[in-house]
Amino acid sequence: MSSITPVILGLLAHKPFSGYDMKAIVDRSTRFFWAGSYGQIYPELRRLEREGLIEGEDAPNGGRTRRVYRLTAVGREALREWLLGSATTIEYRDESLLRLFFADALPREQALQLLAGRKHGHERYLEVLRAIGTPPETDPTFDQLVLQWGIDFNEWGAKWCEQQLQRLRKQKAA
Amino acid sequence: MSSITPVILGLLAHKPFSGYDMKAIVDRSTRFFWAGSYGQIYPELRRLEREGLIEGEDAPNGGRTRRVYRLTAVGREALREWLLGSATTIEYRDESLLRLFFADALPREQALQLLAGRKHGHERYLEVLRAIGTPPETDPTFDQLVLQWGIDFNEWGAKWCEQQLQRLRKQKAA
DNA sequence: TAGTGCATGTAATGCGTTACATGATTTC
DNA sequence: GAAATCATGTAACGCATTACATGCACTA
Repeated sequence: MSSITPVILGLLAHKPFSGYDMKAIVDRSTRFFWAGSYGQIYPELRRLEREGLIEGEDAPNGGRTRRVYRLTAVGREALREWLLGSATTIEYRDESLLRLFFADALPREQALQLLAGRKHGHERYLEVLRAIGTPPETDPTFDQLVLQWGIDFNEWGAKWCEQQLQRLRKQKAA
Repeated sequence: MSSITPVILGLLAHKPFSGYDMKAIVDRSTRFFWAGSYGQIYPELRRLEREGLIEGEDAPNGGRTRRVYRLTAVGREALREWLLGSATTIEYRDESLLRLFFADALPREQALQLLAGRKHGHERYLEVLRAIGTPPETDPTFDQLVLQWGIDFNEWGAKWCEQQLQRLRKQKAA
C-alpha cells in the first residue's frame, strides 16, 4: 500500500473515475494535506487492478483512450480497513514557523514583521480555500467538513498571529 | 541552500555547536515542523565551511573527535537574508484528515469515531509538547513562542473536533 | 565489562515530483 | 489552425530517512 492507495480507493467509493479524473480531483481537494502525482497514480492503478481491489474498463472518448476504474468488494473492504486503522502519519513542514523560531536573531521590530507575514500567509490561504466553496452549515458531507477545517484553521492561525503581535507590542511598551 | 541550511545558521547564531549537538536540538524542537538528519547535517556543515558561512574548530572531548562550528559574518548575513526572505514552503500531510475526507464511505457512527480519534491525536500531541516545557507568559523568546503555537494549535484542534462532534450528533437527532 | 551516550560519517533505500513524450479532441 | 484540455504513461532527478560502520568515554 502506497500513500496514494487510500486516495484512489476513497474516490472510487463514490463513483468510477479515470486516473486523469482522480489527479484533477486531488489537485483541488486533498492536495492541501495529501498530494498525489501521475507518477504515483497510474502505476498504482494498474497494481490495484492486478491485485483485484479495483476493476478497470476501457471507456474511450472518441479516439481518445480512457480507462475508468471502479471499486471491487475486496477494494471496498480494504478501504474500510484503512479508514478504521490507527496508523496515522503526520508530516508538517512550515518554513514560516522555522523563521519565527529563529527570529531572536533579528531586531525586535523585524521579528514582529515575521509574525505579520505569517498572518498574511494565513489570509491568502483562506482566499484560496474560500474560492473552492463554502461548506453548508447543516448536514455537510465529510469532505466538506475537511474544507471547513481548512478554513477554520487558517482563521484561527491569522487570529493567533494578531493576538501575539498585540501582546508582544504591549510588553515592549511596558 | 538545502533545507537544513537555515537550521544550522539559525542555531549557530545563538552559540557554537557540533553537528551532533544540532541534531539533538533539532530532535526536541524544530523537528515537529522541520526535521533534519545526520545525512543532511554533516555534509552541509562541510559545505557551509567551504563556502565561508561557518567556521569549524576541533574541540575533542579527550580522545573523542569533536568539531564545533561558529557563524561567520557572511553566514550571519545569509541567515538575515533568509529570515527576511519571502519564499515560504509549507508541506502538510495528515492521514487523519484524509480519513475524515473519505469518511462518507463509513456508517455515520464510525465516521464520528474518526473525529473522536483525531481529537485524541491532538491530546496526545499536547502531552508531548507540554513535556518539553511551558513557555512563560511574559517575554517569551521566539523559539518559546513557536512551542506556544504548537500547544495552542493542538488545543484548538482538539476543541474543533469536539465541537463538530457535538454539532453532528445534534443534527442526527434533529 | 557491558551498555549507554558522545561523535562523525556514508551508502543504500525509498519516495515523490518534474519533466517529458505521445496523441486525440474541443474551443477560440 | 493554434491553443487548451483530455488522457496515459515513464524516466530522471532530487531529497530525506534509515541503517550501518567506526571508535572513544563514562557508568553501573
